[in-house]
Amino acid sequence: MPTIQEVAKKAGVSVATVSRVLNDNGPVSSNTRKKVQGVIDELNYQPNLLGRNLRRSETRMILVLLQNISNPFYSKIVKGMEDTAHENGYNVLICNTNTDIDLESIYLDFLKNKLVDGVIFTCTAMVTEEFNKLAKYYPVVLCNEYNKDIKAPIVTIDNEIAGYEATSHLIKLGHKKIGMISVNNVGSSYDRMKGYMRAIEEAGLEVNEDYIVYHTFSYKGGMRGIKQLFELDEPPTAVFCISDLIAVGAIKELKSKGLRVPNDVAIVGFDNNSIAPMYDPSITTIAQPRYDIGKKTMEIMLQRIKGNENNNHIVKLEHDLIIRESTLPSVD
Amino acid sequence: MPTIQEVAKKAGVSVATVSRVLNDNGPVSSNTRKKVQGVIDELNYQPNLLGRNLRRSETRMILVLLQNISNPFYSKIVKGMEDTAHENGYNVLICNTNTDIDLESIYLDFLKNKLVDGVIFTCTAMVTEEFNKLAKYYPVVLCNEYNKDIKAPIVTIDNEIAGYEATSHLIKLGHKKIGMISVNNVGSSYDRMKGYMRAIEEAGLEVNEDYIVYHTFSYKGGMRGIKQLFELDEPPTAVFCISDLIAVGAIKELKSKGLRVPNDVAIVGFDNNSIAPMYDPSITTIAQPRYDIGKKTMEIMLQRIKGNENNNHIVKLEHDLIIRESTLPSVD
DNA sequence: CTGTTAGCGCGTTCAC
DNA sequence: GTGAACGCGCTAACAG
Repeated sequence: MPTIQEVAKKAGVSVATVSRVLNDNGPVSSNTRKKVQGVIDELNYQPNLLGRNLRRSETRMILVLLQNISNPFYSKIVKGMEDTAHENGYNVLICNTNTDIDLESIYLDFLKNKLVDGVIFTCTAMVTEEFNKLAKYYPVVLCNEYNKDIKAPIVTIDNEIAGYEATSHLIKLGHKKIGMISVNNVGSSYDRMKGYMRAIEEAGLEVNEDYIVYHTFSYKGGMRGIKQLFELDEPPTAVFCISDLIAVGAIKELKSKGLRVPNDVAIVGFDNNSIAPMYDPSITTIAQPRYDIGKKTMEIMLQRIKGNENNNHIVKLEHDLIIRESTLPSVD
Repeated sequence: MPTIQEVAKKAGVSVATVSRVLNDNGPVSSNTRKKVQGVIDELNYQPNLLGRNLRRSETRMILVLLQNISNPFYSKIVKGMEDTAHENGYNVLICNTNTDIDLESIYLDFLKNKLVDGVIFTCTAMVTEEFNKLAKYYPVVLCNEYNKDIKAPIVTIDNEIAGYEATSHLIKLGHKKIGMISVNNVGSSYDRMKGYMRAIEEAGLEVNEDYIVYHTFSYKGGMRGIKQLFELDEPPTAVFCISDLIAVGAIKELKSKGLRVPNDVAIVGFDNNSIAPMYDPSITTIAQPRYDIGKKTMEIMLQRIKGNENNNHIVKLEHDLIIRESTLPSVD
């Protein structure tokens, strides 16, 4: 791999001139430009980005922290981020944190140590206080997850309204005993639950605490949730699940109990994951504008890097209720 | 963010000494070490990795190229890679290529321009010739995908035997008309098909070319595959699908035709994706040792970086046939 | 045990 | 329009 020095020597010019040709800034006569470009092509020269980045003290790289790439929910979000980044001459790197605080802090060192220009969190194991300190000094944006004490730009949907709409849909179908399978300690879930409660109260029904159960964000969480709900004397006739993955576990468990979805129990999921339309029955769910969430998040990040973005700032994008087989009783 | 200079000045020593404390190499008296460490902690100093990497001309970063993070198949593979990398003081970056040749070449510039020490491909849009040239000069390893002309280390399973076993399983269950939904131009699919054919021939049956259809690596591909197979006068009674996602599409389409799986048509998938046990019916499939594939791939990469690894070298790991509901007729 | 110095590869002022 | 020289922040070779 040749260096800029060798190009310069071979072209019979100084490194400064090569640099000018490379970056197309500063004046170069068309003759020498042609000559230099010729050598660049001939040697197949590519500038060493380590040197360039050190000199410019920017990398034009944005790191996206994912709990785990296996969650297909994030693929379109990342696509939105990537497209926006590329349009602006930035690149996106993805790292798995596996909810491991040590791993997370290694990746944050990339930010502190100038290997990337900014970090987008889709989750974090850090305590809020520490997170806020980080956000104070470095470009950091939160995507889709949050809690109310966080001081950093946040892009999300209005989870309270989404929870309200999901529950209202079940109420309109005539359900009066509506369960909810949620997870603990997540800001978005908390808001969805508040929407769930508001819908029930506004419909003149009563919130039954036993109907709200907390499990993990997974297929198994859904199975356990149903098990718990169906140990009650009066099990619900409809269940709002905090994610499609939970909904899938719930449906699978109901089927194994010999119950039919939606005829015996209606199920609503959340996220409109790729499984939702594929499952049998296909799953009624809340679709988040994932691409736009990613796009908006990256836009804010790039603004933040430029310095024209304050740090306390929440953007809520529109969601959609998508009605599918899991809540619409067939005629049989 | 302080520099090493400022730390040195504040501690009253030279930058060399700070560097020695930082990297814990070279002799430093315990007194000055303590003093320097004190200043480092006080200033919360972290070394600028751009400077360090430029100096060392290594980054201890490995780039993993994924077609798309949405494919959950790769999550465990990546986990295997990450664990192995971390054990050796390396970090893993993930990038989506979206099968976009231009994007891919941008990421390859990271390699050529010293931003990462090696690249692992799980897919590539490059032509083989160009790929081989790249592999000749830079540390490159191929994971799970290949064609026979490629000259780079490859880690995979024995797809021919896997295809053979999947098909033999169906034959043992009494099926004689066995279809296959495959995809074009992928080395692994080609080998699976060869195994499929060998199983059929060894059982004394005849390969029917109409039973092999080619579609995309997706849910929709599975639906279209079934549609095509069931336009035949004598549709198959069992179908071997090249991936679980295709199998899911196939099952969904069969159900919408009023056919039962497995009682009317048996289905085998491939990969043991997370959907496979969750789907209804759960899907018989070939499980690849994903974690070990990732681990082995990274081990070879690290050897390759050290220079003790030749470039023409294929590792095949063990797979497993997992039998589930989609091939086992229930008694009804 | 410690400091001085050179240079990794590049971009950029400032002369000319 | 072009080149010489400096420095981004760090590590390593050498001298003391």
